[in-house]
Amino acid sequence: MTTIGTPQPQYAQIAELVRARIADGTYPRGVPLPSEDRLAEEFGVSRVTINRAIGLLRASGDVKVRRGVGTVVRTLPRITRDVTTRHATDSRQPPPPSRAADSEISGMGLRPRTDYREVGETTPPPVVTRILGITEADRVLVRRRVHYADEDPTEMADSYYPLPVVERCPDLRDVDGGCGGAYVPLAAAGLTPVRFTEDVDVRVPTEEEQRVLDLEPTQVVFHTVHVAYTFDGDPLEVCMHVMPGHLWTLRYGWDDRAEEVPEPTGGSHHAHHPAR
Amino acid sequence: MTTIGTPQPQYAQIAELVRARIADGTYPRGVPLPSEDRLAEEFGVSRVTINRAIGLLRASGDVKVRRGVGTVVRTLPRITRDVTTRHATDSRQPPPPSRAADSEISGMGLRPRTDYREVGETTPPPVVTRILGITEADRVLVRRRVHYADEDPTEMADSYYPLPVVERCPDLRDVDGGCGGAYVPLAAAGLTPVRFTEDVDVRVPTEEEQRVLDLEPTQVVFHTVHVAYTFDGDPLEVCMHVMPGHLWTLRYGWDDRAEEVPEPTGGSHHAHHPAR
DNA sequence: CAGTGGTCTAGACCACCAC
DNA sequence: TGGTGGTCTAGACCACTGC
Repeated sequence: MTTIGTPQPQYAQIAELVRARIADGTYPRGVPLPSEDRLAEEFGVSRVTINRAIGLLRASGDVKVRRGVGTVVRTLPRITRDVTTRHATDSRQPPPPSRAADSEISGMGLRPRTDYREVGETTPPPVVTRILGITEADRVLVRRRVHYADEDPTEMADSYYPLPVVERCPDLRDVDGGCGGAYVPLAAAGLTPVRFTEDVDVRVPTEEEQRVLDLEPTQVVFHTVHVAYTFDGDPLEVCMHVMPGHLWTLRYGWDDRAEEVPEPTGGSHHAHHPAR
Repeated sequence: MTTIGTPQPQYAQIAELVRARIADGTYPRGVPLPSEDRLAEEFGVSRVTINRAIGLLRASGDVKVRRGVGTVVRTLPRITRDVTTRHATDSRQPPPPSRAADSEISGMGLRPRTDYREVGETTPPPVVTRILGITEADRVLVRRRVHYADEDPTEMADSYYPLPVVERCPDLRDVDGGCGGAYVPLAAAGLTPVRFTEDVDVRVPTEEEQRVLDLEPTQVVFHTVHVAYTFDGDPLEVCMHVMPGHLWTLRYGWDDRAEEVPEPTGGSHHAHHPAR
């Protein structure tokens, strides 16, 4: 890496070096790094410089500081959140993204878990109000939950439903009812979502998100706004997700062939998902 | 701001305060903030503390430092990159994401521009090799470009095409040919892409990306890997995008209604997502 | 040249944790 | 109690910009 003309500051070089040591196993996952004093001595710099280098690794999610204990290397690998439409998979109905991730988490030997923080009526945030086409004073049903892999929080998800929808699908008020798979009771109530949009942003976490997701102010989160519409174009659900950026890969897949070929009856296509 | 039980450090509080002043117009866009010395005096802290606070604002893209001049408030608002499938729009063919963004940039009164950095044969990175199902030694056509809004870089995009594809569509070798809209010549050559996948990550930029996209080490980028497949499931193109995270909103939209018609009954959803 | 931010240091005090 | 990281300071030197 002959960085001509771009002399990197010491803290950046040290961060890169430590990152390499993590990659090659010199600093194994789940184990604390040498203390900042020790590293300062090794590299012949002040502790402040080491602290700044570690700050970069914390921001990128490579390490996590445990107060009074040390700075340990992160263990969780990236999880894939698959939002492949059924056109691209030939399955009947794609599972909601969270559920797809659940099976991946299980596959990693971890236990996916969902905590419900709140299920009840509320006045939604402005974004939701706008999408649902309601007024500021209108109330909606909210289902707020947090997902975990073992004990590590992986995601916050808040779903909002207009009250007319809830009236036709009272199961939504049950804590056990939807569980992320709210599309099943909705479809059973004749409210099948058929069109979806999803906006993805990346931003710094709020204080609440830092607390709930165990993040630092310098780490970033994916923020998605997922909207499900009925055949008639009415919004059924607005779901906002907040996910630590270093934990996830968002996978989208779609298929524009449907209007070009006759419906495959019975026999399925050999269109398998591409290898990764 | 009654942050009970969570005393924020001074630099975080100052960052929040400055962010609020940007939002309310006290510090207008495009104008330098007061110097760090001045801010240190105003808040009664050392310059290092101010520097750290500003560091947070730089990481989130709220301000941008110009050497020797000062720290100016960012002017560019977020751009939406719309990847809505035609099922959701009923248009004949969705424009490629970059083109959709171009019109939005124009709408903001800015001039979209594309620089071609490289068009030619190369040995692709491992990710591309794997997706294309070729060997490490195989060569492909690469089209590397950088997009701008006026003079601000907004995106790096590298497209890779297998040589057999290029043989059937020689226009791809022309610098003017594809211009992000490579699907047109491909379709003309009988290579219509019909299925797509896109993986979205967020990560810190490489040194090259920092240089090209005018980013700092603490800012994050969206990294997407976009793959286009033919009807037969053969990969036509792998396109990797790198976008400053603070500049973009990625919008996905799709429509699952097409297969809904022949099966209106709410019968059991047996078929599940295919294993990966 | 003066003003800007970039970086680094030595030293200090604090909160937290394990023993 | 000793080790860990969190934060802050005063002071210093540097590179870059614009006058």
